[in-house]
Amino acid sequence: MLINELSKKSGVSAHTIRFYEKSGLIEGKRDASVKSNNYFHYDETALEKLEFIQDAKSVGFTIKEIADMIDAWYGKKFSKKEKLQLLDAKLLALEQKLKEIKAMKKLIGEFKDDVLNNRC
Amino acid sequence: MLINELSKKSGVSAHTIRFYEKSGLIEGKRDASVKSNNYFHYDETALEKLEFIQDAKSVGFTIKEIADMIDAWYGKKFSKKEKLQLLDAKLLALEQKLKEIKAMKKLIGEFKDDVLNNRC
DNA sequence: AACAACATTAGAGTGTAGTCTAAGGTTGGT
DNA sequence: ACCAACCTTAGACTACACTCTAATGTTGTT
Repeated sequence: MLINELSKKSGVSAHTIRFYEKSGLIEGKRDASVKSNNYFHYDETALEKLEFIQDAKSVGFTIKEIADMIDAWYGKKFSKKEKLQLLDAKLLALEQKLKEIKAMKKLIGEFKDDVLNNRC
Repeated sequence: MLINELSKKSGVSAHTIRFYEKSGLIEGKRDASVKSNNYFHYDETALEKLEFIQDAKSVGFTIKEIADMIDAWYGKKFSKKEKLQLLDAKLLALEQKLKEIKAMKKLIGEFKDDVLNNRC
């Protein structure tokens, strides 16, 4: 599919898709068989990646981190051992985030108590 | 205490403390009794706020959101009802983040399986 | 009085992650 | 052939959250 279709399917603007392409997150192919233009073609993998990118961004991963995770999944840049190390590190980071969020929930709950009891 | 002491106690640079002050997150007092200079004096509340800011930033809240939460706790900008509404909204946002992070953990776990079983 | 070590401000610069514009090339329908 | 509706690039612009610089003032010790 071309960039506009990918944009519609993913909910990510064409501008941003191009930005992700330049950043190495996704990769379109220029199909020599269709030839004569230099339009990028994207497959289902690109769509999967865009969906992953949106989820990963919303939990706070940076573009660089997301690029590494995508490489750990689809890429040949890392060895099997490196891939597992990277993914384990991300799992650990998420575990940490989970703890921080739970602590913050507790804290805001205490704020609420203070407000309810006019202690502030 | 002066800004340098606050910086050391909080682990936040003096530059960043000033940035937070301009952004309305914390507030120093210019003590007319000590007079003749215009140094800002900070109390324990400022330190508490800086600690809260660091925690809140790490769970992904923006400066603006943090400023509102601080106002909901310390400030007089909001009514009691507004304060509770704001804090409840933040609790909801955290609940949502928890779900997203759990889903992301699951997804990365699946990535790992794929890598372990050479399915990628 | 001189010096280091603090303090202040305005404003410039940085990195991240987009977001947009301009100038052009391609495709498909009439 | 023409037009709308696509596609491409380089590069400018934006918002956020710092981070730093320069110029200047204050305080405390020798």
